[in-house]
Amino acid sequence: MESSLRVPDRAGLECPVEDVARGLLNALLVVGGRIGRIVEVEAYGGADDPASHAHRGPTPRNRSMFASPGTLYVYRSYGLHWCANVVSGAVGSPSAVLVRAVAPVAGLESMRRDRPRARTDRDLANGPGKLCAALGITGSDDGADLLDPSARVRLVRDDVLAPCDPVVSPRVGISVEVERPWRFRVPPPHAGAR
DNA sequence: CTTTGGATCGTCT
DNA sequence: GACGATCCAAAGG
Repeated sequence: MESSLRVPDRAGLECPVEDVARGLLNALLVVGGRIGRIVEVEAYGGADDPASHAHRGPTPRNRSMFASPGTLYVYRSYGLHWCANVVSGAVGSPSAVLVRAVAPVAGLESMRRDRPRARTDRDLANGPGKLCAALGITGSDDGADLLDPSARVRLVRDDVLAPCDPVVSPRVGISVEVERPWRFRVPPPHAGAR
């Protein structure tokens, strides 16, 4: 019986961002009573990745990406949506994992209240901007330490492991490096039996 | 189910 | 001044 929630290892977040991204699948994002299980992510590198916000060095917006691994990087997208990233890489070689979708686990009532347009529970948090709205993550959470047990936004692990065989595809919504297969998704239920 | 186009404003050049 | 690491509604199959 495994009941204690494990915090991801900070040193583990210094692995190559592609591996960090795979490892974050099925981890939990906890914001107060709201909990979502991470089911889709994208990896973004540093100076070597033209699609990354860190590509051109630090700016006021992306400064959190240059902080310690385990930091939360929240930015505004298209002027109105918030998007959340888990910062990875050692200090000095920034990278981050964009959380693209979570499956609602707890706090569904609050999520529905903050996502009135979602028609189904599945629509609650199946997008980078949607999950921030559903969980209540905003720009004021930027720079928080996700591994701090007392933080408002936490990243924790339960006994559901990351899948061995995630669905891999190119990242979406970008205009450069469009071929790099750095999008990872938990396989749909039926694809597991094989 | 899929496709298409408009909204909207902070950020960086 | 241009461009988004997006979302949603509407319309068609």
